[in-house]
Amino acid sequence: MHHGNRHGRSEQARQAVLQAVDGLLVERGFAGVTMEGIAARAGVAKQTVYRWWPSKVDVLMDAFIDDMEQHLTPPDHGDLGRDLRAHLADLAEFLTTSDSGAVFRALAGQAQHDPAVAARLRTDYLGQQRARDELPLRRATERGELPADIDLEFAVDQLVGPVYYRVLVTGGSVSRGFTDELVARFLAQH
Amino acid sequence: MHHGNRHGRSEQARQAVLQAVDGLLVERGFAGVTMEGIAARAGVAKQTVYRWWPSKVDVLMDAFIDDMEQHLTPPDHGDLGRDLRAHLADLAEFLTTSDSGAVFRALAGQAQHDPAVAARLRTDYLGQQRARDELPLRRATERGELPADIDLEFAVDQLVGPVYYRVLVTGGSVSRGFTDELVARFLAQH
Amino acid sequence: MHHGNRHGRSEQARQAVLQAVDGLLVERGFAGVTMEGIAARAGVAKQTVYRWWPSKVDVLMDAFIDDMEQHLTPPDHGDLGRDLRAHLADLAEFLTTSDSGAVFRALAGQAQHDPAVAARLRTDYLGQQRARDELPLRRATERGELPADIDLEFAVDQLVGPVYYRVLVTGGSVSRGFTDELVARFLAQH
Amino acid sequence: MHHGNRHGRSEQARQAVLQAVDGLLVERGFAGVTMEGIAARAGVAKQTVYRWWPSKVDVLMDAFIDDMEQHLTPPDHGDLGRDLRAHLADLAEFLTTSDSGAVFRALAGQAQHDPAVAARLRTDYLGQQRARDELPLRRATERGELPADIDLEFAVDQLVGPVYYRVLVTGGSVSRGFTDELVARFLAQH
DNA sequence: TGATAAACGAGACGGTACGTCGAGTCTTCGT
DNA sequence: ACGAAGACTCGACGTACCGTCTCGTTTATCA
Repeated sequence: MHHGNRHGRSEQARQAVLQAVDGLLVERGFAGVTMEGIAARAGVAKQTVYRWWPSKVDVLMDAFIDDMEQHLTPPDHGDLGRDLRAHLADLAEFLTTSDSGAVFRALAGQAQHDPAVAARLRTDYLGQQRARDELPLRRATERGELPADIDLEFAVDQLVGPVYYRVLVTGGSVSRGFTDELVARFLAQH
Repeated sequence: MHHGNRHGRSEQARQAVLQAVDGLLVERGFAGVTMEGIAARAGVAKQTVYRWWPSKVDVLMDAFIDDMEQHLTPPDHGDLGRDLRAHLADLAEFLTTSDSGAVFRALAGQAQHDPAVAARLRTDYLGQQRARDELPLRRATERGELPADIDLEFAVDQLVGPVYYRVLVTGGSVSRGFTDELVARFLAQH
Repeated sequence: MHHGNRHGRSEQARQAVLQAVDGLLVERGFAGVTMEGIAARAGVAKQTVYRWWPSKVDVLMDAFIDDMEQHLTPPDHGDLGRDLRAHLADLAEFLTTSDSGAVFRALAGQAQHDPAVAARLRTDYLGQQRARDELPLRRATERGELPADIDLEFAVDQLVGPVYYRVLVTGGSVSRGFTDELVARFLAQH
Repeated sequence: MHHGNRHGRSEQARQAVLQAVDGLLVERGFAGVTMEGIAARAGVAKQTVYRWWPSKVDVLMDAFIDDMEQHLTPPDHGDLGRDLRAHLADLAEFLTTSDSGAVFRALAGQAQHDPAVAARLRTDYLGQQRARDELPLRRATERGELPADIDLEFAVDQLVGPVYYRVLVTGGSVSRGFTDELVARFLAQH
């Protein structure tokens, strides 16, 4: 067992904390996640948690970012329709089904209450995510499938907006049919 | 001065509580809203708040529902494009600018943490709201501007989804240009 | 069922309240007696209790006084020693064993915290009780068994003081041997 | 400033709490002593009070025990009568006049409602106190002033019982004349 | 023989204190 | 130097009773 060292933080403690927060969120929900509980479950002193993370949201954010590394790189089939359909389906599955998606929804929820969380979520997640969202469109413009002057921001909002809306607001299912239809309508505009 | 009676609750207390919660949310944010604070600001005993509302979210919900009564009835100009543009602009203003919109965002945030809030939000707000969202489309089908077999659910998601997405996720501005473009793209599909 | 009348209170309600308070004291102790609980157990409105008794102590006091009516009249055998022994034994049994004794101990306890209770206890209980305590001595002076100028106050304190002391302070048993010895020592002084 | 450490509690906090409870009892009476009030007056968090004392009675008990350390050691004049008169006078003054006496009366009152308080009062106060009460008698038997087989328990009850009785029950004054007479009557028996 | 006023049940009200939980800070000791 | 442990202040939680009040109902008395 590791108990302190003179050179930098304990990676062991960091991992334990991040795992603990994931577990707590899944088992007890956002309200059930407390700094006290995280420390206890991680077998770590409360102060150790506070030393590296200012709040439980920051712990969740780190856990989320860690988990996101390997996610959601959209495929490249050389065909805009096919790429978009696959990407939106992936996105829907991520948001509704995966553990990381649950963490994201929790963070998005908290972002409504706390502008700092909102800001952090945008810099650390949305930036990369929108880059991934734009990728199929960008490749299509390069291939000439889309006009070069297309407004990528607007196009992405049109495509993913309804998906997030269903997930975060209506709670409706986000079926493959739904995402495919979104793509079809989008393609019909150009 | 009224202080309780056999036949039900004090309307005075109810109003004071709902006003207090609105004020607190706007001035101090969601975390700054506490049952204790609501009672204090309303000049009401804590027990009186607990007697009628199980949690601060329920107080917010009631305040929100109360405020929503007079809102967001979409206009009828006899023209689909004009109606939709006006309605989306109204919606954007409600979500981003109004006090009620702030309450809605807080509730939508909390809905991510608590399924009961999500359910309540859907039954008490989304139902009516989507009825309002559909109204211009429904009138257009009656006028023959839109095909009779149009999928209203899908159409509404397409139209309002990107608006909610910007408000709740990206934090981007929801300008008149943005909503107008959404309407233009939608009309181009039919 | 009785529900109020123009002139005078409901005897039914009074009885129910006094019984309720006795029951609560025995079952749940002094702290378990509350105005709320008395009303509930008596099947009576809280206001009805407050209308007739200012506090739970007053209810207890009334219940106690009611119960005391038929108690502790010292016997008259025409012999000081015999009378005193019997009276002290009765007193000891009352204080340690009877339900009324439990109420008395509770009231005596509360009297330490509240001068008003102390005053009420003295006027409503101690007055009569000390008259009863003095009775054997008074009769003995009339018979010439005791000098006419004896200080009755002091004599009573000497006799009953140690009994109350054991009951209220040390918690020691108050056996027949103990009370008999008190009498013997007292008689030895004269 | 000290704020918690691994090895035990803050002595500063302990002292502040004990002083606060003494002050509150004297100024506002037993009912005016609350855990909330103790914490506030001591400038200490409520949780800190609860961490070390389960109830206000326990705080009072500790304060009382602390204060009792330096009290009531009976004098030794080598003469039973003189020793007893002095000791009973001291006892009377302690019970009726001193701040500690007020705390004792409050605890004795509470002991009537709560057996645990009664038990604690006996072990922590009565044990030592009766040892002090017996001391003059014990010395007298050694000197031969009293028979060696005297029942000390009984003798102490006879001597102090009437004093406690007046203090706790009748509320009568406990004058020097009264205590002297008690001693005189006691000596007359032997 | 009503009307009417007191006492009743019910229970909401503004309060105070309860005892608990978690937040975030600080100090000590062990590794 | 860092981590474990845990005491500290602080603020909110949700509950129990307090004592006051208003409401609508019941019932003995008196006009």
